[in-house]
Amino acid sequence: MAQELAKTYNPKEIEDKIYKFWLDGGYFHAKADKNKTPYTIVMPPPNITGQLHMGHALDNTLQDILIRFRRMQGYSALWLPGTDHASIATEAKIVAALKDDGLTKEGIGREKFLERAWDWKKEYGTRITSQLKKMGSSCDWQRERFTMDEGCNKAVNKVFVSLYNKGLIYRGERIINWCPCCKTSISDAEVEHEEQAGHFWHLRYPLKDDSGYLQLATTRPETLLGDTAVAVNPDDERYKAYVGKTVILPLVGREIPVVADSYVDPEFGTGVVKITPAHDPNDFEVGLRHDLPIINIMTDDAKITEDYPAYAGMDRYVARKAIVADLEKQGYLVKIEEHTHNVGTCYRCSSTVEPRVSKQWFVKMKPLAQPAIDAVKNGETKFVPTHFEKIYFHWLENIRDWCISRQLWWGHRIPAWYCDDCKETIVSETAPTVCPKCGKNHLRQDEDTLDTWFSSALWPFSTLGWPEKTEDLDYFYPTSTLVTGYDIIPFWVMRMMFSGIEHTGKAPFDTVLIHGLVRDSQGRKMSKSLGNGVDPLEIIDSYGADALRFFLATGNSPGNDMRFSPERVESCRNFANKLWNASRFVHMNIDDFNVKNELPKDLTLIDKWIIHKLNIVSKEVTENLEKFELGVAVVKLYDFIWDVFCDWYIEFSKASLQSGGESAQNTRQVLVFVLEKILRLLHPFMPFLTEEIWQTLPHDGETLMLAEYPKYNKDMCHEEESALVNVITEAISAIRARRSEMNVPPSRKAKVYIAAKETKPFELGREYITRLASASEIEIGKEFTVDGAVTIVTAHAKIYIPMAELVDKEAELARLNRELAQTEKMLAQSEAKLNNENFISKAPEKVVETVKAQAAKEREKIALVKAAIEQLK
RNA sequence: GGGAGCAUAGCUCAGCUGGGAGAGCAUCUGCCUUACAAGCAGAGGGUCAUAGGUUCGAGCCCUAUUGUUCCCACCA
Repeated sequence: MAQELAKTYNPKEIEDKIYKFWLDGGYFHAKADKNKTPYTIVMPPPNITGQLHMGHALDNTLQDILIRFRRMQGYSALWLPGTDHASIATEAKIVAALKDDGLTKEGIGREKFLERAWDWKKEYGTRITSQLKKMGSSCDWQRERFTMDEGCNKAVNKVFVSLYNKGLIYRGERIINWCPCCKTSISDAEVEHEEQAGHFWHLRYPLKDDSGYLQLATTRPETLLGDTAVAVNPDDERYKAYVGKTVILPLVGREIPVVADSYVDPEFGTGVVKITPAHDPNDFEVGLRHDLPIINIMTDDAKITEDYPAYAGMDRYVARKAIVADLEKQGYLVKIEEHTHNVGTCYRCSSTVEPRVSKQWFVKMKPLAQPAIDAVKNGETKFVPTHFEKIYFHWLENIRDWCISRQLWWGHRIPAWYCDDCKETIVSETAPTVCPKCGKNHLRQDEDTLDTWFSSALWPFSTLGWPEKTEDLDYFYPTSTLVTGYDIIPFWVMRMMFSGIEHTGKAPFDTVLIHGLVRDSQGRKMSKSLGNGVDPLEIIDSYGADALRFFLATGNSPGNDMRFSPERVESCRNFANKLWNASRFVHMNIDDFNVKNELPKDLTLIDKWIIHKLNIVSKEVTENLEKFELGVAVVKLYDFIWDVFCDWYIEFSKASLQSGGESAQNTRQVLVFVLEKILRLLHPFMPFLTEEIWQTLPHDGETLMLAEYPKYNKDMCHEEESALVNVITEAISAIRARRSEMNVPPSRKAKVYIAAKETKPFELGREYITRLASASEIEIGKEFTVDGAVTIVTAHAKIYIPMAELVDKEAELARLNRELAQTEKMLAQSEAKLNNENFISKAPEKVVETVKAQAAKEREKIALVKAAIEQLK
């Protein structure tokens, strides 16, 4: 690696080179190492149709930070990557591509279709993973998996058969959510509800005995074709007499019964409901209770069937208009009201979902849900932040059976076969050759595939080799942390939880770390239709991956959404540049000398101070990371590096460096020592930059990735010295502030008198104060009388700067009086506490001591200010 | 209809188990001080949504209210 660092940090020259270096070194690969503790994250597999967006960038940044941190702590840290076949989304893309070629899915047939799908996977499946590499993701690419690879398929079949044999998977005619655009069933979780303006059509259904009619209201008049009853509440006095009678269905002429069912709310509408069991989930239930016929009136693309010639082939909305017109013509329409209601839409294509009765496969959820609830209740798995547990519980406690079959070709085909001869159903991990019941070989495999989430649900263990008992599975499972957005708790987290428990006996994660969405700068969700998405790759191109990562990790707390802000990314880039330049400064001073990366025996006051601060920040950052407080950790590092190390320590160090000799050599060593630790601390957040710099510094080992994360070390504690330096920085800041207020440029040096009871810190800090507070010389003593001086009072000293021509005596007095008043106010507050017996007796001793110390400081300062006022007079 | 989150500086947000309010950006002032103008040194700016309560002590805990965002739900 080059020893020379360029003048400004240029991520483009560095990132790809460093990533290749890591890959070539095999540093991402994790082994089942008995001497280490495992730390495992399985990556939420991005869709093969997808491109990297800000959500991925955030999700993967958080995972990489955790993985790199644990790896440096000495864990055998495995981050297992992969991609998802995304059945509906991918199939839609292929169908669209076929259409461009003038072809249809049915036209080319299943086999050819799947060939094209696999070609697609080959072409685009690696696109997103190569984009993840740009982010610096330290995944174990040797273990990359795909939800439809051979191993996952084995796991899927095994699970299907196992659940079937336990009676937890069944096939049946149920009402399901049907997407007429994707032409497949979808699960409840895949339906999104949105409020739409609609109408309420009031209709008359005449009674067969000519005794009048029943008036009812509907939002979907077209479903009337499938009505098989009219229902009223059994306790509704208005309609008791009608129960058991027959009405004639308008337009159709079908005779249907009036039934009593408590589902009907007498308060709503007219208290009469038309019942269409084939096209409404509630009506379906009513139909079951009253043994009503189920009449399907629509085709799979939501057109009216041939059974109703007047409307056959019409789209559901066209049919609605025609039916309403006919109802009006024939006098059945009473009135139309405006009505807003919730409509279910497909989460993939946003078409209005059509409830439809059809034969599908289901997972029986109740028995599986309970252990998944228990695992979180008993703490086996924890959510961060915890309030997401409520969402999780709410879903599992109200769960209905999961419709898992999809009328798609791209996906895991359902491992069920039907015998054409004896109608037997065979569910088996491998294809049977003959029917085990009748022995004939007229077997057909079920045409349907499984919901994408069925294979995703097995991801934490299928990727580690399950159902084989592999060493990896034994070592890395259960995994440590799952990092994901709150939006997929119901789709994925929940399903992995019950699947893991059911099939491995253990919950798949120790902790589920939930993050929010990345929104645009105005707080809107980034979306294709709005065109407000920000491409992470463009941001990386402009500012570097480290800056983007740092931004994503800062100023955001678990579970909360964040806004994307280019200005903040820029400030993160500036931070990277700051560290880069600090490193250049260190190089400038060490390159001509033989400097070891170890602490010298003799440490100066400021050396002890920076080491003490480094030690504390190491401890705190480690604790924060262990508690998933990444945002807090990153702010602490930012402050330490920029404020403490760059703005103070480096400035302090210049004095010693320029004086030369042994002390300069010691300082060089401390600079290298501290900088190298900083690089370690920051590495999980900014991996590229830190590695690049680290390689140019004296170090042990091949890569910063595998260097040990700095730990708290009590030998590095220098509490007392640290306090002395605080007195020095306080004085420097106070002098700078006064000079700045008077617009005195730093180039104008002035003599400084420091009067203090305790002069030791100032004697020790003489050099630093001279340099950093633009002093020409410094006199230190117990008391001074300086005419025509600016007076500065700190908690520990009275400082005079003789700059007679700049002194406005009146203004100076006014300022001192303001300061006096302010300090007296603070003292009054402190004393009020100390005079409060309850405070003394109930507050912890530590707090009482702190307040006492504050009061003492305040008293001292008041005395100093008063003396200064007297002197000035 | 049920549930959850959020409300802190002009803007965007932190604030870790309650113990004297912070950052970035923006604004103002002065600096090319030999690592960095993507910088340095300063300054201004907040009744922590409102009202109660618990506590020696509340931005933080409890209750209610208002505003806002989201999730769930079968009112035809």
